[in-house]
Amino acid sequence: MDLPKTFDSKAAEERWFQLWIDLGYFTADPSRDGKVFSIVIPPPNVTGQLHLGHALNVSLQDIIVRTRRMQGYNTLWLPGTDHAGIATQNAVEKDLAKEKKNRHTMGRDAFVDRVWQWRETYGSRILHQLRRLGASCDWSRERFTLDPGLSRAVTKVFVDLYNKGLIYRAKRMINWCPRCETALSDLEVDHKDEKAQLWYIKYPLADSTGAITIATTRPETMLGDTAVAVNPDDERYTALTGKTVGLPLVGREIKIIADAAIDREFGTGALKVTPAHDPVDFELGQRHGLEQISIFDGSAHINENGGVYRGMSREQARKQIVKDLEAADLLEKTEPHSHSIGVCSRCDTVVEPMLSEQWFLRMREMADRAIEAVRQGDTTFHPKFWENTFFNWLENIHDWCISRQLWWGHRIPAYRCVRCDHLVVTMERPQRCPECDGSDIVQDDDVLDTWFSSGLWPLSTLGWPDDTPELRRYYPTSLLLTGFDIIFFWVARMMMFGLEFTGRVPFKDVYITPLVRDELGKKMTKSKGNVVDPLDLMEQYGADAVRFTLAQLAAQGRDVILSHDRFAAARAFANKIWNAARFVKMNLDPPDLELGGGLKLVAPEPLPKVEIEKLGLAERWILSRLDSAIRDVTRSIDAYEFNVAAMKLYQFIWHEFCDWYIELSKEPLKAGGERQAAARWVLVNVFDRMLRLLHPFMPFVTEEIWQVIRPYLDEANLAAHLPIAKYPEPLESNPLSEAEQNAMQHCIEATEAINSLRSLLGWHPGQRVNAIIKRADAIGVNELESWRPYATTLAKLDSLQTSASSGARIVFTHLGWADIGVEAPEGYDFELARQKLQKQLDEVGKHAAQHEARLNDSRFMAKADPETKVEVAQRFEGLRAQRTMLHEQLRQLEERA
RNA sequence: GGGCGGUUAGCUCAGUGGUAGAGCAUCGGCCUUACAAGCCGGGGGUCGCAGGUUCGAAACCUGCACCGCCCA
Repeated sequence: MDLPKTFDSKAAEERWFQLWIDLGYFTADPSRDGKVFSIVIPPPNVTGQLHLGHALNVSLQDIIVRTRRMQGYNTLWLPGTDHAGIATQNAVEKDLAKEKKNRHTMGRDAFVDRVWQWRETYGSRILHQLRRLGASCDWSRERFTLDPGLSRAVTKVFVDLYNKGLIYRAKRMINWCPRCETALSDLEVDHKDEKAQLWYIKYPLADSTGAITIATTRPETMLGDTAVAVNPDDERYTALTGKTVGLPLVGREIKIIADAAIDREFGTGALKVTPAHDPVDFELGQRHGLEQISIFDGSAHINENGGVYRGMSREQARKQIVKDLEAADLLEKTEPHSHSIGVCSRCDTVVEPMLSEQWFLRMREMADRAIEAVRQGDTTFHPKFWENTFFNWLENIHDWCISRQLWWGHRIPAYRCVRCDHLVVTMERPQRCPECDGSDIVQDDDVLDTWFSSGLWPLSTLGWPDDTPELRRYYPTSLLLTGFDIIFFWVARMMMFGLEFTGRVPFKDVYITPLVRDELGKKMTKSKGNVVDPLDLMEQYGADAVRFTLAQLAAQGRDVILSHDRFAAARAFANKIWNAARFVKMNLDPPDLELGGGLKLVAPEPLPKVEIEKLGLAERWILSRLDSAIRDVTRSIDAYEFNVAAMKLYQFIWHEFCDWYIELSKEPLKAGGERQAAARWVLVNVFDRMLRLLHPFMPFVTEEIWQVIRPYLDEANLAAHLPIAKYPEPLESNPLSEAEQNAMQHCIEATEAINSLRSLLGWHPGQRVNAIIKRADAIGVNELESWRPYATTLAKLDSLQTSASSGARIVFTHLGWADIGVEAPEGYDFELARQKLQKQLDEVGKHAAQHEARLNDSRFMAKADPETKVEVAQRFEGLRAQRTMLHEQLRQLEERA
């Protein structure tokens, strides 16, 4: 049956993916021996929608995973999702709000049930979308961070770290999101520049001898002030230090203290000190033994310590306090002031520094080990410069606040005896208090930071803490492929946990993907409305084209800038291959064997292998080019240079196989006999290996086509489908000698030169012409004869002569190794040809002059290395000959004009 | 304030010391029996700026400018 004229991507996508899965091609088998390649997917949030970041990440992972699988590695690609504590809880709370409900009225159990329902509905949405891209994950091993096994790993780690003394509970200044009503880690706070103002407020001295003016960006926190601080070297305030002021609006008497940390240049040089609501003031308070007065409740409304302001929000309180200060004539002035404020990375609410009792994880030693592992190369980042980012963060790390006041997540395995307040941290809930034998025991209300469980992902998904076959076979994983934005959140924490609990790094390589930006180079965000949906792209261009384009754009160290033109070009590429397949297929079965209605007299059968020595020059040339492509693509994938590999595939398939070999094959295919058999075998062999090489990039179109040519392949134990076919390898020895390589190169150059002349001279593209080749002594008669038939076909020649009978109307162009001429048609205006030759002459003249200058430069001759000198001299000789020829040509043309 | 990355053709990017490249876009000619999502041909760049190293710099060094990002 004839293949349709254009490739139908959707049909191919639907036809193959489910079949591959059903046949178990992606299912890992830990009992199999041999080389291992394993990788865990960066688990997308259950709340999420597929975006281009995922598409890029998964496309690249699939390229390398499919390559390794075809190369015979025991391959595991483990997929799964992350429960994403705050993000998911927020999403469900929003959902509830639509029904005018909230989690507090529902209660914890009902709320958590509701989130689970939500997760059942939407939780695997992204993973399903990833399948459309062709992701060859082992879907039978899909994991979720809240699965029982993974949760047990989390509990075990918490208990062990607690017992090692690395996890502790402490009252500290932490970041508090008043909207989410939970503590956040430093990483979950984004910093934004805000244009605000500085309020100058007079604090009257208690002895009524005057006032000290302080400057503040947060007047409302004065309700919690317990001191005023100045720099001890600040002479303006020496006399006041140690005195007492009456805190306006509150009436509390507070001291003026001196501390070297105070910046004399800021404001008036005097600062109010609020130890319960500012990290710097907290430190100051510690040093000076100041009282800590909290004035906010969990939603950042003023609490009972705020007197008449109680119940007001931060914003209301600020307004009222400023008003009241003005009324009391204590507001000296305000001035504009820009500073940075922290906001919750999840909901954008301004974070409140709060004094709070939380669980912390001591990081220093774990961080040092992670740094050391990367320094000594146990794990390598690609591109390497990301290691600096990794080191920098770990070197300046603070203890990690791991408790969250949320309901969705892993509940902290800490239990407290109500009777004696004894705390137990254990895997299982204790029945009785080991201290007082009381049975009234309550579990800590809080859950763990999401990243605490994601940090265990490579371990917990493989069954740790149990000693499973998966863990033994696939840990450490081979590669982690993820975005730079989670190097701290995730990569660093996996490194630390992996080293802490197994003594081994969790992955050998870390490939950091670039950020995907829109066509204008802008980051894609929902608020900008410039988000491109990968599903739309797949709909429009096909999954293969989307994957190929992303790979092409993924240059290391650069952002990916999207371009619709590139997607269209990749779709054209898929179609090009499709049509090449139509050509090959058309030529496999002799037409005389075909019957009407698509029936054939004989079933397709494997083509007999033709010995390399019996192949024609063009056949051996394309085999040699394929070898080169295989080597380049394989090397590039090994180096994670996906763009280089994609470019090479494009170049080989389109410009070498389609543009040249298919054209070259047409003549022998028509010739019949041995030459036809040879060309057929080469077409199939090259096409087969080319499809295998391309398959990891474009799985669907390649499979669709491969199934068509598969019956013609002669291979022992031939795979049924491409995902498990053997990865192509170069031939054992180059089928092409160097002389033959040059011959083909000359053939190509001559053909291009003749086509160019045909166009320049105004011949119709289909017009057969007589070509003349001169000054071709360098290549010899044998070489010319070896490619004469090819050039005759491809350049549409009537004849290719070595000497011109009459030179009157012949226009020559020069190649390094020969001059090639074509006769101009009647009435041709030679001006165009003259311009063209002049341009060539300018170019050649320029280069010749450069080379000559170098050869005449005594410093060059004295210092350049010998090979360079020989090279330059040889090139100069060639350029000079060309220059002479061009001069002569121009002279003749001018005579004619 | 500290750090990282980038600046090469209209666009997106290769190119780590020796004649400036690719894809797309553009222009001209072609429905040549695999493909008009195609074929053939053409035009287009003082490699961000200034110094330096070198016989020789887009590339190496220094400084600057601009764009983007991270950390504080």
